Amino acid sequence: MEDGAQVVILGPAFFRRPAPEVARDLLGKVLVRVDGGVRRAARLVEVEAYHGPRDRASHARRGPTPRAAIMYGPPGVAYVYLIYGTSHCLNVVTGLPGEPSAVLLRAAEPLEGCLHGPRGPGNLCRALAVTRARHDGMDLSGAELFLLDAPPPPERVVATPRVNVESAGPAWARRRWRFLLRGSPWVSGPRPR
DNA sequence: GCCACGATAGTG
DNA sequence: ACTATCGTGGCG
Repeated sequence: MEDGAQVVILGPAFFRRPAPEVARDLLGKVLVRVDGGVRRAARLVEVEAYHGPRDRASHARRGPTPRAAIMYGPPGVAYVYLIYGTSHCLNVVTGLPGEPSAVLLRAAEPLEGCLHGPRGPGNLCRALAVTRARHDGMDLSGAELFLLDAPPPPERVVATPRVNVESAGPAWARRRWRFLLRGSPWVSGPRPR
C-alpha cells in the first residue's frame, strides 16, 4: 500500500449484488480491523453465501426475526452472531434491501496483528477481535472494520457445498455456495484436492 | 416461560 | 465421534 498501489475500501456498490457473486469476489480481499491503535488484517481465503428468503440454510429462512432482520437491511453492514454459545461468526450483508442475504467469512490468511489463526469462522473473529456486542450492525466501510480491494487472487477459486448445513435438506445443502482458494493452508473444513 | 437446537472448535 | 455453552426462535 505504501508502494504506489491504490488503497480502495469496498463500499455498498460492491455488496449490492447477489450473495454468491459477492462471495466469490471477496476471495483475496483483505479484512482489516482497527482495534484501538492496533491494526489487525487477514486475506480472505474461504467464504459462504446465504442467499434469499428461500435458502433453508440461511438465518433469514424464518423471515426478519430480531436476529436476522439485519440481513434484510442495506448491504455492506456486518452481521455478527454467537453460535453454540462459544464462537462468533462474521458476515457481510449483501444484495438489495428487502432481499435477505449475506456472506459468511469463514477463513483467512493472517497478515498483521492477528490474535489467533483465522481458520474457521469462529477463529477468524477471535483473530481479529470481532464480537457481536461491538460489531453487529456496524458499517463495513467505516474506520474500525473494513475490506480492502485487491486484484483477483492468483490461486484457483473452487466452489463447493457449504459446511454444516445438512439440516437445510439436500437441495440446499448441495448448492455450491462455498468458495475457497485452492491450495491455501488456511482453508477450514473439507478441502477439495 | 420453556426447551430444542445450532452457518463451531477442540479433544479423543 | 463427543460435547461445551448460550442466544434465538418456536410453541404454549
